[in-house]
Amino acid sequence: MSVQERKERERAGRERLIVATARELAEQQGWDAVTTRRLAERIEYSQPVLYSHFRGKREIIGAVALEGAAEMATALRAATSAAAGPRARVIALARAYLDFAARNPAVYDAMFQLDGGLAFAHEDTPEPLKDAFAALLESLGEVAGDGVHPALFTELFWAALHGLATLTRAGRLPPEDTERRTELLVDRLAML
Amino acid sequence: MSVQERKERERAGRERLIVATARELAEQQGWDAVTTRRLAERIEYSQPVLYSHFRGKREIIGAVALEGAAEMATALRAATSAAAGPRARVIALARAYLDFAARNPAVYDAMFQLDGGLAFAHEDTPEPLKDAFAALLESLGEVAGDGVHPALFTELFWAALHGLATLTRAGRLPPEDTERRTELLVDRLAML
DNA sequence: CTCGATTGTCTAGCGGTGCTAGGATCGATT
DNA sequence: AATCGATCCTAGCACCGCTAGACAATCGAG
Repeated sequence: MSVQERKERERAGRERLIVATARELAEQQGWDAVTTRRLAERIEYSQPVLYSHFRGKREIIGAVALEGAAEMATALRAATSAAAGPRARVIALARAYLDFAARNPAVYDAMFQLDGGLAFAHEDTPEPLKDAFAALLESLGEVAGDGVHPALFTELFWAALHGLATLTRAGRLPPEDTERRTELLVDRLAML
Repeated sequence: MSVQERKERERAGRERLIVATARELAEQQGWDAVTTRRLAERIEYSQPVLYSHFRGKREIIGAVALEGAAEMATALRAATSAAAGPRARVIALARAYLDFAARNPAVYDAMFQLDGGLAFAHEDTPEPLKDAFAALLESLGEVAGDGVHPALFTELFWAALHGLATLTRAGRLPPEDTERRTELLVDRLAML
């Protein structure tokens, strides 16, 4: 019995190693550099081992995305809980979101740009993703305004943040105005 | 002299054919299906011919993106010019933007999701892209509000539209609420 | 303690990708 | 009409994601 448990532990550990290595490699050299060969070499196993843990590269990306979603949810809640008042809370939320995207570009790509084979807006949406949206909803629901569905407002606010994050990182928006855009976004969208 | 001109015409025609075929193939089967081999086969030339027109696949994507940007600018101006009053104009602009993204997903991807090797927010930004932004600015500048830089406001509005477009198309946002989100966006962001 | 079965891992390879070197062919010019 | 340069294609490179089948290590039964 204990032998089997040890093996399962080792297996789980190796799976974490795969995901962590993929994430690290992606942050260092971009997702294009994350090939199954390079990944296998880094974890010091052969390629087929990857396929005994994941169906393919997509699922590895998906695993990184889920890890990232959980981290983002934590970061958002930490930022909002340290803020006093609705406006400060929403500002902190927006900053934390954009900051996460800027600091973890590869993870953010895994979550929203790449195909990680993850479902959304359905019942089979993975828990961490639903929770990250819930973290947004918690702070944004209170500033949606009268007669506006909190979820709809959160979707819009999220979309704006997502647009800012991706366009900024792609070099489409000058980074030095990020703070001003953030404040404008909050002051216009949120009903304080 | 005329011989050389004819050859140049033929060459230009073939280049248009390449771009149009790439776009068509991408809209039909997605950009993953646009391989240099398939593209070459469709235009009934061999692969190396592509490389006598473009440095590589990236540049082909970039060419589709530029074509799309020009079309989008036209579509945005057409939509706004047919609207009376600031709010109607901004609503029409937002609808036209989201409509373009939804109707031309592959082109939109070429413009903003894929790496087409295009520069942005620099002096060497290609003209069609600057013009598309200008088309946004024309209608949004008048509703930026006092003391708010029109360009900054346009960037924010654009980011929100971009976020709505990409998240909706990726299945992250339910499409049936698009209209409600659009109206909420306009009524909150724009100072009417 | 040995031996067969099961599990785990690796080597090798398939069909595909973007891209290019080098030879053949065609056509305009002298 | 001969030449010579532009044009295009065949063939191939290194790499990709993924998998079949051989091999070794480990386990359980006798």
